[in-house]
Amino acid sequence: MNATKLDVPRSRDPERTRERILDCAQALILDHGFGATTVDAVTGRAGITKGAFFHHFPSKSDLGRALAHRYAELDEEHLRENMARAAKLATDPLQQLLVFVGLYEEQFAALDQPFPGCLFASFIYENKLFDEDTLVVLRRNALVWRAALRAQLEAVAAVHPPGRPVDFDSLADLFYALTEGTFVMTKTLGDRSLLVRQCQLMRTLLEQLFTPALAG
Amino acid sequence: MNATKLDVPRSRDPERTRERILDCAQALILDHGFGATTVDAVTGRAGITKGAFFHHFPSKSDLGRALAHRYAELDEEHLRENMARAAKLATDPLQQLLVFVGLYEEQFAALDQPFPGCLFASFIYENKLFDEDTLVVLRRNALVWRAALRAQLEAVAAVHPPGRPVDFDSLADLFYALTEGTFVMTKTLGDRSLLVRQCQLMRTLLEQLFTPALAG
DNA sequence: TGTTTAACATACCAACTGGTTGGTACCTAA
DNA sequence: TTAGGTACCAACCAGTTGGTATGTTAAACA
Repeated sequence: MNATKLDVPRSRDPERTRERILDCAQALILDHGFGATTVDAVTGRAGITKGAFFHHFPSKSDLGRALAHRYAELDEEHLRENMARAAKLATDPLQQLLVFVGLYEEQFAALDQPFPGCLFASFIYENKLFDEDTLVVLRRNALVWRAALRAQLEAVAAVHPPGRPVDFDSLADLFYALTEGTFVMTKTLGDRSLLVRQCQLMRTLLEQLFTPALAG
Repeated sequence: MNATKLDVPRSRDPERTRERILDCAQALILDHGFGATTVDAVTGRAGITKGAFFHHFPSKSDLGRALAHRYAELDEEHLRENMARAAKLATDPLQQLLVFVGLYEEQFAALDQPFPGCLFASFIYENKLFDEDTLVVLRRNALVWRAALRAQLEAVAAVHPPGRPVDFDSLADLFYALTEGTFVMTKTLGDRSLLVRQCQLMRTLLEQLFTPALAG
């Protein structure tokens, strides 16, 4: 498979080794899937031996679980942070929402490598390879996004009644789904601009929904 | 164990055998991924032997390629059909587009099993497992959708200028991306209603974009 | 009817898989 | 100084993998 070694000075730092294993595994998984990512490939890339791997992770499924937890924590921290920043940058709920999407747009635009995709989408298309503990993390993550955006959308609607009635749960899910789908398209077409453009479009659609007529 | 042959004479129907292999493989792949779907599992499910499998497919990658081609053909035929039906059911381009989405909504609603997901999304998250010939099929499929919807969107805009300027390519991609993403969410949350609800939402957003003010 | 050939089945293999073993180098605490 | 745990390594193991070599059988011809 991919045997490119990240030659890192052999530093006896278990925490960093563990993180490096997770990093390498995640990169490989996003290209090959979990099932086809062998622990030999992971150890080869991380520059360690199989013994070291199984010292840090009792089994390959433990690696999967650890990966899911780490990904969810990072993602949800990221979500909270952008929500908080948007809340500070604007006072009107709609403007906050638009800024929120704008922040993600900014961050997508700043990526230089082609976007590698979402670990959770990768996992869910191999769901039978994972135990319930791991899958629960994915479910919870989707619900966290729904709850966060639904709350914001209700605040928006209280100030700007939508031009047409909409189901807020579905509109909240739109963010998650559209992002996931755009990841798929980005990987498919190799066009890095897709994420940014879908963010722009989402802002347009939200503005059009909540402020149909331009106010001045 | 089975000494006497009571079995019905083997249905010596190569075309059906081939299709059964493809069906079984696809079902397994959508749950385990391509890499973790062994040909033993496929043959076991299809009720044939490994010899039979390799008679129909020279290698496992040939199975993948055949699967991609079949999936694309079915999907694009489906797309053309729904486009044609929508074109007959309405004359106004916007109404055609809304009917088009409505047809998919209908078809999603009619599914009784939980939706198994999109083969292409599964493949793209294991892209390094496939050769260029296979990946080209996925790319072409995404572009077919974009082209079809972009054309329709331009026809819509000619009659109903959008309330805000939008990039038609991105709006066209929204259909593909939102569908893919909702497949992911459906698999994640196990909620079969998600697809239907995102179709409804999409129709609302399109109406709001192209006819901001309700005409009478 | 006999012959050929496509459509399978059976038995097997080399390479690879996740995981284990026994060991070594290093750090820390007593 | 030393005892013991942590971090890591090299070699190995049993089971599984995609793939093959060689049969067998039914159907399509001649």
